Amino acid sequence: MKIDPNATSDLSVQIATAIRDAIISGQLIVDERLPSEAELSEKFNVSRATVREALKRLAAQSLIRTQRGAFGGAFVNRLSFDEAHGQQITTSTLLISMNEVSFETACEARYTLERACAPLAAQRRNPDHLATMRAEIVRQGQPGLSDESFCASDVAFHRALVDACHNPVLSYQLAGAVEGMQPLMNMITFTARSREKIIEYHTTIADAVEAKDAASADQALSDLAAYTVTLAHDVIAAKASKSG
Amino acid sequence: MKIDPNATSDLSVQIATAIRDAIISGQLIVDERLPSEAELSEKFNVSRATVREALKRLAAQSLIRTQRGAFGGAFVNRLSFDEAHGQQITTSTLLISMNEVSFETACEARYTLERACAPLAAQRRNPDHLATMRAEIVRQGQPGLSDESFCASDVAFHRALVDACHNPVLSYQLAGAVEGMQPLMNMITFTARSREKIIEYHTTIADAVEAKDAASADQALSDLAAYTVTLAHDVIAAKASKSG
DNA sequence: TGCAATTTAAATGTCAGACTTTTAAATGTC
DNA sequence: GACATTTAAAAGTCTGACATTTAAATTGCA
Repeated sequence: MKIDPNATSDLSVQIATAIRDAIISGQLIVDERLPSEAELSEKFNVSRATVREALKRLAAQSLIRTQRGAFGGAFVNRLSFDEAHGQQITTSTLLISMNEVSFETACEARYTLERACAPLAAQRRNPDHLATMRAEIVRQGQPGLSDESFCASDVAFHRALVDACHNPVLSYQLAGAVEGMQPLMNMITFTARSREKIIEYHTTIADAVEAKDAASADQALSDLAAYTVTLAHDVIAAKASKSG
Repeated sequence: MKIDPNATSDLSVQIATAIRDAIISGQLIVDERLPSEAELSEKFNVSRATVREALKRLAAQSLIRTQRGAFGGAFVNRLSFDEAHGQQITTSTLLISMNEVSFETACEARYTLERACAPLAAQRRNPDHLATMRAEIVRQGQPGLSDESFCASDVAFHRALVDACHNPVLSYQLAGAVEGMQPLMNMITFTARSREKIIEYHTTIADAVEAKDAASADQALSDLAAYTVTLAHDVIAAKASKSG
């Protein structure tokens, strides 16, 4: 783990890269303690401040965690599914919000991937997931529910559907597609009529999953996707006519 | 954008969080310049070193970029698809390598998602993507190709398939599923016989996509998934009998 | 002896101030 | 007007000190 004296990038970047590579390649294993900041600064021939900046970079990516006090230090962090899930959502959300992605494109990606889960979910769903889906459907029907809460419940419903596949890697991958869409969805004001229709689709999906009927679940998801795009169009058109 | 004096976490974390929230909520827009480090340290009442650690955390997540020199500073970064793509692959790779994910689970997630792309790819593929797929198939047949190169070509083939959907969000989402698998795949030693079979599947997929035959593409992907799992089983069994 | 309180040492977290390097604008020169 | 030089602002780095946290080691007491 050495740094290149001829490299062009900043020292703290080089050091972070060197340590990151050591972690990814397996030279440093999970829960192993890195040398102390003082030792690292001596090893790389830089000041402690520079080492610290490098370590903060790695900490921001959940590659290491630090602990204060005696016998503390920086440890290689086991990236948990939860952490990865969270990072995935943040990145997807930012990507979509910063890149003028059309609602159709985002929606297509989301439902394309979600529909792929339908067969596995129908096959493997257990009572817990079904109960969660039903509970969220009930919540979505409550009068006086804010649009934000409706969207949050929508996300919870779809997350339960994905989790029903019992494949943590799949759940993680879908997080970005499903939950990263939430800010876009939050821009839509849902009328009573549209909520009713969405709840109908959700019910069809839950019924299909419960009956282990993958084809019906897929169809309902497909219909829901189409309906969501229509809704978004209407909202955008309404806003345009208002401002224009 | 203030920090809580009663908060428990470290100052640099609090400052990073405050700035991150401002970016995510839209208070700071893309390409906007943040105050200089000196100004931030005054504003938050901390030293410049602490501000720098906070900024390095944000830079590690590609939320900001920094530029030296006069009129330089920290700028809100537009998260590009390429950057997000890279982060996604790194995170997926680490997640899989650190969590004892079984080959089957990872493979299932990958092919489940990839199969979802087949219909769109078949419908929208253009000559460029077909050419890339064909070229990678040719490369995969070259004698003397290392296992690593074979795997890299495999990834390139599948990436072309995904990109054929012409949905950047989908391409980004699939990056983790497809390319994050590479280290696992690299552990497999491909015999001449197995390469031949994989190339057959790839050819079937390319033919189906070219013929806009989504069902055949889906079937071939499904077969390829099953075959890949079989191969992995054999390799693992061979290793076990060797060491046991 | 056994347990509780205290001390201690090692590590990260923070600060202050100086110096270095980079960069683009401003200025000067031909 | 084109090119060279100066300059100032900002990030990058270094040094050394002090604050805080934490777990182990030690001490004190029953």
